[in-house]
Amino acid sequence: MSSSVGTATKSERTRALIRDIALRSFRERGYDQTTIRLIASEAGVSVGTTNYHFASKNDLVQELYLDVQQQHRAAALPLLETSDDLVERLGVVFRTGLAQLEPYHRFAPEFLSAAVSPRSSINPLSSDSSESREIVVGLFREAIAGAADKLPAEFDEDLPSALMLGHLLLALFWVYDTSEGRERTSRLLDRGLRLLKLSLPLVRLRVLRKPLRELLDLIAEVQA
Amino acid sequence: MSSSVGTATKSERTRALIRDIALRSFRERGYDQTTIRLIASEAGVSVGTTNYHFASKNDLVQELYLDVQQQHRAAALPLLETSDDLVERLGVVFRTGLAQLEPYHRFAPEFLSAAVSPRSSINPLSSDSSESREIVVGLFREAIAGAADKLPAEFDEDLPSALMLGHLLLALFWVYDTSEGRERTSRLLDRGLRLLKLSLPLVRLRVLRKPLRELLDLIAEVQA
DNA sequence: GGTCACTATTGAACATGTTCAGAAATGAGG
DNA sequence: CCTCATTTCTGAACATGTTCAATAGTGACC
Repeated sequence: MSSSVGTATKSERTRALIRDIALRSFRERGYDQTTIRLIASEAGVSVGTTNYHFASKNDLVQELYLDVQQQHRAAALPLLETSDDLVERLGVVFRTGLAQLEPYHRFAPEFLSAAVSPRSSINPLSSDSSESREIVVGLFREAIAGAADKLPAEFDEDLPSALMLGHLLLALFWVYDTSEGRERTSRLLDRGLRLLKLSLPLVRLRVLRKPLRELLDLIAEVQA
Repeated sequence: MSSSVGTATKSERTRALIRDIALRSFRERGYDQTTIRLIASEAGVSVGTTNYHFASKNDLVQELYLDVQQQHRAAALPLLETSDDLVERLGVVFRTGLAQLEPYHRFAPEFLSAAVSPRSSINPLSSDSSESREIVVGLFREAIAGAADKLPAEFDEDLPSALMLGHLLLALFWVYDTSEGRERTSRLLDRGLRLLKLSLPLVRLRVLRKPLRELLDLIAEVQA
């Protein structure tokens, strides 16, 4: 998190300071309560300075996204070593992803509202979010690639993105989940994975290829 | 739309005036551009007056919801007379629902952002939205009740709400749909309905009852 | 060390939804 | 037609993210 203090120019140090203070504040106070004026005040600079280094508040959220997804990757990779079962590997990516979000659950409605618009720069499907998004897509890609059971090659291209979309939908459910320890989200994920495991052999049936292909095509086009 | 002018006290007329101007503005300018000051100005009153009659901007959105869902009902009911096939009847409710939203597609991201938070008063799942929400749930209930094929009675209670949630998810897809005439949303709906029609006979199989029941239970608890 | 283009910083200004103390209007009871 | 409590209305105030003209600082080149 703390961005290599010491070296770097004055400007880079100011930028890093603002970034670190903003990220800490997002964690502690959420999106709404993290105001530009508060960040500026804690960093000992003026409002204009924060907006000079980060053109908007949402640019700071992108820094947060990157941080969260890098930790997602760091948490998932070692666990992916432990199994070569496709469904289990997907479960690892989903579960470690949710685990990263958990500290933010209190503030999830605020972030959701700011991010859900297709026009928002912090929409996970926006071009501005591509760097952090690709980390997650990459994880799903690796989960598939390292699995013992191979899927038809025609699915390889779109499937990771579709799974990332599934992860976003799961996160949407998670935002609305008021159960203790997000127990209902866990149950939904477990049941979904069990269903997937049961129906996976069917993918190889010729009759199912076409409807699946069509469904995947529809999903693949979803973007902000 | 226009709220019985003429009769009614001065206060009621002011309230109706503000309401009508707000609803027209939502349609023409969307959520963001419809500012309280603009409404007040067009109504020839002060900012404080609009907030006296409608405690918040979102209270005016509730008026819009009600208007839209009443038209949804008016559009769906006659078409429900034309078929007693369950899946076709559900299709009527879905399609007439989307048709009501269509004029707002330009502004859908704004409305989505304002409504998606579980803490928002205009969240369709909030208690504040219950009146308009129940119109939609009622439509699904009637679609089921008037169908020739009867479902197991145990589903009757939760299914209409679950279908309403499905409609919300479809609307989410619709918000992100950039295709000409929302052609992709139509296709998704058609394919979903076809799939439903094919799998409906399976509902009567004992083995599927429990997983279905569990799924429905998870879904039924989703609320804002 | 002086010059000067570029980089970095400042804080006032703007529009937004909402609040609220106070002013004005209303209308029921005499 | 008064009285006066209640209802209705007003507009200034607040906090928010963002913009921008003006100022200050920095550092490369002579």
